[in-house]
Amino acid sequence: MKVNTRKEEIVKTAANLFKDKGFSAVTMRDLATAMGIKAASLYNHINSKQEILKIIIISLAENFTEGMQHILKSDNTSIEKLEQVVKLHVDITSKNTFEMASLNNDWMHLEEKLEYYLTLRSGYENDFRSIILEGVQRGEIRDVNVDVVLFSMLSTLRSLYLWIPKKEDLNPHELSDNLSNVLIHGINK
Amino acid sequence: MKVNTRKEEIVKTAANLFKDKGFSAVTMRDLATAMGIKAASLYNHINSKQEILKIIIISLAENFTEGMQHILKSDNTSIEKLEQVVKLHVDITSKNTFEMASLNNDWMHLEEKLEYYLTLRSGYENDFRSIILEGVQRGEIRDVNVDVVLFSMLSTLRSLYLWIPKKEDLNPHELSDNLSNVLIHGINK
DNA sequence: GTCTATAAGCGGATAGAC
DNA sequence: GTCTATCCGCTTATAGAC
Repeated sequence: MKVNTRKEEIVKTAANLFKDKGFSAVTMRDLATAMGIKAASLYNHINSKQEILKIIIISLAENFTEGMQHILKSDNTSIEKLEQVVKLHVDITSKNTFEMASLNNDWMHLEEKLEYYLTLRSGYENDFRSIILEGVQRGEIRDVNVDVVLFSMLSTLRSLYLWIPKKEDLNPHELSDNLSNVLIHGINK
Repeated sequence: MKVNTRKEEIVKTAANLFKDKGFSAVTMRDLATAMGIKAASLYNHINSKQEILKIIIISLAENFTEGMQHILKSDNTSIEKLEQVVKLHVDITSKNTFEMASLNNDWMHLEEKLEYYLTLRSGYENDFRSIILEGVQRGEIRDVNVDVVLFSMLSTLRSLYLWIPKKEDLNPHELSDNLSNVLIHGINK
């Protein structure tokens, strides 16, 4: 997210705090202190703490959904599509490490938009699964348990936000290649 | 964890609630209601909310450390050791799905025992890393980026708590085999 | 082992001045 | 856009009766 307006600055600062302690453990006073203002002043820019969470999570989730639709449209091989999915996660996560923590850990605290989020999420998982399944059916992917593959890849990709900040020397392109390599080709000689 | 005493019953119930909403969002009133008693009555069995978190996380973390020490002692191949690590995670997670959520998501809310936990955690990661490194040096494992392999395996294994409850048909032994297969041999034909 | 009553402080949020 | 002052419900935890 670009930080142009004061509101965006507040959301970005909040995401940074949420990443360390989680949504529930961060108070509006914590956020205000981090911004260098008083808690009451925050409400000149945002309506509620809940609104901040909504902005962080929903825009990111829609980002992933759009990216997936684009990948599904192509007529690449299944392996190539999986490589594109890895790239999608690396790209979005590199640009939104703070926000990814909330997407992963605080989505259950969404109120108004929870159902919408869950729809996007399960749609994304189904699309991911269909790529793997297609790969097995076409004979591009070994006949392994599809759910295990989906779970393993998704777990790794969803944890990227924890790892990318610690490996700033690795650029997104390199990281994406390394990850695809390990996730798709395995480690065994 | 076996639930024999009233205290253990409270800790187990708390872990179940923490799994869904996180430590910070669960109140002592929530916990009391789930136990069918009043909040004040909880304090006849436990000293504080913090103590509950400490019990859940520290015993589990020590469990993992012990298991890892046992694996390191053997003179198996590196691939076999990695298979044992997968089995360790599947076994502990199968028996402690609620508690694993807190271990993964709420360790930062530990107070007194935070430093101790972090020592166990980084020790475990170092041991895990050394197995992979040894495998590469012995020529048992492809010459891939060691950190990427560690990250990928750990991310998957640490997310098991989210997945095992949804796949009750899969027994731990089968799951462990499937996971080792995918993580070590990859998916590419 | 559980209850009622209550302390003491923190939580999100609003009103209205500057 | 930020402030001070304030509301008031909820938080963890304790005291003491049953």
